[in-house]
Amino acid sequence: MRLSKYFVPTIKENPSEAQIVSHRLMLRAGLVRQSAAGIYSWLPLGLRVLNKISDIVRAEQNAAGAHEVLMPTLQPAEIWRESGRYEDYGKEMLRIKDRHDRDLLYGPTNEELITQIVRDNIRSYRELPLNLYHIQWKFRDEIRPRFGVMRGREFLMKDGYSFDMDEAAARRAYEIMFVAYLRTFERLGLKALPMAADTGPIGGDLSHEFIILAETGESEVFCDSHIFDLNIPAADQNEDFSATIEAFTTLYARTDERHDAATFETMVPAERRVQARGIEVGHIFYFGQKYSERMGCRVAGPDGKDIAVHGGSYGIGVSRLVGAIIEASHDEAGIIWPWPVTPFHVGIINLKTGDAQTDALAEQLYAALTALGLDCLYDDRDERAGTKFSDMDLIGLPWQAVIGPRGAASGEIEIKNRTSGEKQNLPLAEAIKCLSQPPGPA
RNA sequence: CGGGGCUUGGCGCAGUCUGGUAGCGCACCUGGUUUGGGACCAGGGGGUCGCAAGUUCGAAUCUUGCAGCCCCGACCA
Repeated sequence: MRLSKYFVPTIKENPSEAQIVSHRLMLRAGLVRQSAAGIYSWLPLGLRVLNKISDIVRAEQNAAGAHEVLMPTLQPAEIWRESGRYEDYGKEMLRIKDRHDRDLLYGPTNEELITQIVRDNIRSYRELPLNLYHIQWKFRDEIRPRFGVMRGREFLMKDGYSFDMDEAAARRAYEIMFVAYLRTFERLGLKALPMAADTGPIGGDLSHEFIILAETGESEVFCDSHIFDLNIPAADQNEDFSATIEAFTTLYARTDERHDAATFETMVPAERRVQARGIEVGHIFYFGQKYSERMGCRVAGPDGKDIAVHGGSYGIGVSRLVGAIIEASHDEAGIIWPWPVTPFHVGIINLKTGDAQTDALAEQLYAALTALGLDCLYDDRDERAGTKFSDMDLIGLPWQAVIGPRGAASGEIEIKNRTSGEKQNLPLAEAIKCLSQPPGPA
């Protein structure tokens, strides 16, 4: 993509409303613009990141045997009255009336809708297990939206729902998702820790939050430092994950709602006790027959008798992850995108547009990298050199390739690792080779 | 929803106390000079001062009401 033809409105100064670093950088690097409190428009660069995260989430869900669907943002109040949550959910639910005065709502979550779909279309235990998910915008009318996309009112969430014949099968579904989540966050370049958590308004008796440690996090968490060292197995729905689940769930790791100081001190030696703040990026629940009983989601069992199915739900905050990743990966100059989610892999800076030799080398590099399937953001703007460097640092692509008249004359390209700041001058062929791989760690 | 703060050009702000018809920096546009890490010179465009009502000869400034946004707390992916 040529920056001269793209839309990346960068901002030099910090907008006064943005208090935390991810919010400031998302505005300054031209990823989002606020539309109302807790409601954002996603600009081209931000949308690319959102889509990349969605793609990774989708790939891991599919690998875990879940099937993608797409449910609407607007739902009829009727099914929420069936489950009893129309009243329970309170003011956080945005209620709407249509022209016929029918009650609608902008979905804050989708248990009712998915239960209705399964109820109406599944008759037999032979059609189970079933795990359906979608990636869709949600609306929760938060009392106080804040921190940019980290606590917006409208947010993009992957929410998945499992349906099984009995508790044992449902717990297996839960475990498959547990491991799929570990894999997903690992692929996103994040260390997300599963922590025993409260179940909130969804209900149920088994629940884990996936937390990224960060000072700006809203959750207080307590855990055993050994949890940082546990291995994450490759996802395969037929594999037995019990050892992994056992390892992660026996170590002390809880959010503050479930924290018990006495147990913490008994279970964890003093030098391994970690108390920290974290960002909740995922949450999984097993809620048994709560919705199926209330909404009549029953299937015939092997003996011919109807059984209310056992359910679980599994959420990943996709739009929140954009903010969380920036919180975890930035410096004074701007964002530093992890390779798997970066909007572009390489930023090419042409220091002297209009100079035939410089233009030629830059175009050559741009074409070669693009042919290799890499996404390049080519700063071909006819502008001052200085702002090109600062804009590119702010945008935070993993690699920068700088081409000026001096390098063009000698056929060399300066490449810079955004993470480490390391620079080296390489001839074209070697530069291409280097730029097509993720930069090493700092 | 309780407490606090803010609203003046795209962004950041001054001006409000003490009323006299709007200013600074950056950004933007034009021309020129520049080009190896946040250019320079000259010229230029852009604001019903959040909205409404009131006081006054006169309101960004004083009064009242309303709205929006931000921060602290209780709630959540």
